[in-house]
Amino acid sequence: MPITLKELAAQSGVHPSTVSRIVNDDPGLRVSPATRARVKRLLKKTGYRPDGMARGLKLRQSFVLGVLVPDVMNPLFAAIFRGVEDAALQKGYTVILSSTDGNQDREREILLALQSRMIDGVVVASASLRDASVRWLREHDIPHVLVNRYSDQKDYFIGTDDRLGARLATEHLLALGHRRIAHLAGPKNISTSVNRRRGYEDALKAAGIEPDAGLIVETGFVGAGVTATHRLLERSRRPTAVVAVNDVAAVGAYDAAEQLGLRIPADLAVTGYNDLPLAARVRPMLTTIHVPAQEFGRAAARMLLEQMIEGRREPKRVILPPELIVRGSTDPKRL
Amino acid sequence: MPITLKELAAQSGVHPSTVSRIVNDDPGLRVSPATRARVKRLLKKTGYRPDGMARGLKLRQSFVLGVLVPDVMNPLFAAIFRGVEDAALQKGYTVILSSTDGNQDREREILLALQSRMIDGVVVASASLRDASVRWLREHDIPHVLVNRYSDQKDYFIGTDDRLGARLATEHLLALGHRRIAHLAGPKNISTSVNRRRGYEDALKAAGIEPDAGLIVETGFVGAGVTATHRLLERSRRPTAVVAVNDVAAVGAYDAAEQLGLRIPADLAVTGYNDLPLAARVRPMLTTIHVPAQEFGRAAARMLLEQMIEGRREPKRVILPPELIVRGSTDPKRL
DNA sequence: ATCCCGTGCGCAAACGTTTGTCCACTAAAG
DNA sequence: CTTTAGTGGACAAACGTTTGCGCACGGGAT
Repeated sequence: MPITLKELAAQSGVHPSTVSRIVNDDPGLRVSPATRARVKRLLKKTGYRPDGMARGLKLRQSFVLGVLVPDVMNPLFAAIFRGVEDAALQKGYTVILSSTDGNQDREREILLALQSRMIDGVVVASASLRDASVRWLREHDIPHVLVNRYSDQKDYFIGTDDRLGARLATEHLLALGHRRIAHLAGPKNISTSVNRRRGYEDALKAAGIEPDAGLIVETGFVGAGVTATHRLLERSRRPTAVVAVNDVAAVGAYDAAEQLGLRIPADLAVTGYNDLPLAARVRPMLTTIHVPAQEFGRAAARMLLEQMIEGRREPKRVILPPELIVRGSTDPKRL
Repeated sequence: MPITLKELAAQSGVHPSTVSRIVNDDPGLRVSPATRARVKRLLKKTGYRPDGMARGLKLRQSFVLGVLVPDVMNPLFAAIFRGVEDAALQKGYTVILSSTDGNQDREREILLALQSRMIDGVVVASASLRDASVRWLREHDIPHVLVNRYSDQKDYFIGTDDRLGARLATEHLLALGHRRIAHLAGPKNISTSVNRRRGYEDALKAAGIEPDAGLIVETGFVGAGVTATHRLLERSRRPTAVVAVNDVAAVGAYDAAEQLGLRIPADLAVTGYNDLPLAARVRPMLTTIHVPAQEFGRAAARMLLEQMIEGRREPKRVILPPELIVRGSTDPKRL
């Protein structure tokens, strides 16, 4: 039972509309300094805060943003969310977080709920290629920014150059003398995994090595990648190195190597992607590509807010250069 | 520009109130089957969803829950949130997530924002002892459930028996023959850390060992615990085992041991608490107490919803028994 | 004394729902 | 042929804001 504008008006002897204008510092309001001071004093005393529902109904906005992630329990997405939250809080927005689990039905349900709650904008970290939800956001003119993964080139986006990142990792392995380099690939309907696969192939071709389809094996994005690695390591001429689509798959490779009695990096070198805190916790520490996830979240929120005030225009796409972090999983000297 | 009740009424030739009653399946409504069918058909066709703001304004509830955590980037809290989210989504609620960072000011700001947004209830995973925010929630009669940590005994709560959990871990070390057992303690204003410290002391006393204040050193809860462990290991007669207040502190101990050239568990045995995914990723794997974080979140959401419909009553407190997971960080046979 | 203008604020509608009440009509009962 | 009881829905107020407009009052200029 918080206090309302009407009660404040009664207590200070002015009309509710006047209180409203004072609360919102309406520049078009002419009011005597005395009245203004009296009302302001009452505002402090009562700790009045406008009712968000009523305000939202009238203004047609909620000051709430939505964030869509595949799963918050993945540290990458937790960090992205955290970035969004920080930037949003600063601007007076709060944030609804929803895990889609890659489930289309769940995703639709979430979007409808967000829409009926008059979300002001959405940060999407769960986009797949030609994503139906993203299309839906476009069709309904709901401001949105894609992070890390994109759907096509038509939306606001922030991410790193995945193709280049995977290429850097692969070139690093080539420079260490590896020739049979495998790839733990991600799903084909996600921009990051197709780009990283391309980068891997780019590097091989540039070194005069024809990519061997037998050395590329697909793993669930979040799946441990351990069975996938097993398949890889059981072939006759097994690879000496593996470029994993992300850190989680890479530690899956660690497990497989452990089970087969292979030493990292001596028998098998491994690279990951994302540079999760996990990457520095495993032994040997994981060579990986750094992705500034929290900064992505912050930037995405800023782009979203910017888009909301400026209105629709040419979608802005921010692509950051990737950074290779060399650790012991590839370089024996860093053990 | 979603469709409104008024437009639907115009299109189907009835009054808005009638459409509203049909949408909500008002049992007190008498309407001809023909009219009902006609309106329902229109509802399907247009995909009508009531405006959350207007609905919230009238009904004085938002169908939004809040979750307060210290930091989502900590996997424990990500899992708790995920549980809340799942249970809430099932019941048609969406969830606002806020990281408090242990910052009182930020926390107040968040609570005020939540209040003005007419949150229906709050799950608090960030409670400290005698927590001001929790008191605030009580004073404002906002339904809330505390998870994992509590403020005092006056709120709905779900958690494990931390005292018993720490006692189990310590007894496990005693059974392995350890006599000089140290404790990496958490902050004194958090229920989990004071209870775990008590459990540690309980076990020692029961074994006839007087707890040595010199073997108890405090670490930031999220702080790596590496410097704290250093202090511990630099004493003349150093401990042979350490009971850490949580898994993160425990891996801090791993780092310290590594830097000093000590082997785990031969030179130093380590136990953690929480059983984060991390615990099974480090080498050797970490002996720890399992905390079903996601299940906590689900249960908390259910308790919250239950409380919201039943109204205030005697606060319910659910305390689960802890479960010790023995791994290689204490037991050489499990290496 | 009248006109004009500036100051200081009040009035009322509107946002999209929900819900208590009331009314018109029809058919059966007296 | 009038009353009664039920059926099928309409009416309007209310939730707490925001905002375009208008009005009364007072003082200076004419």
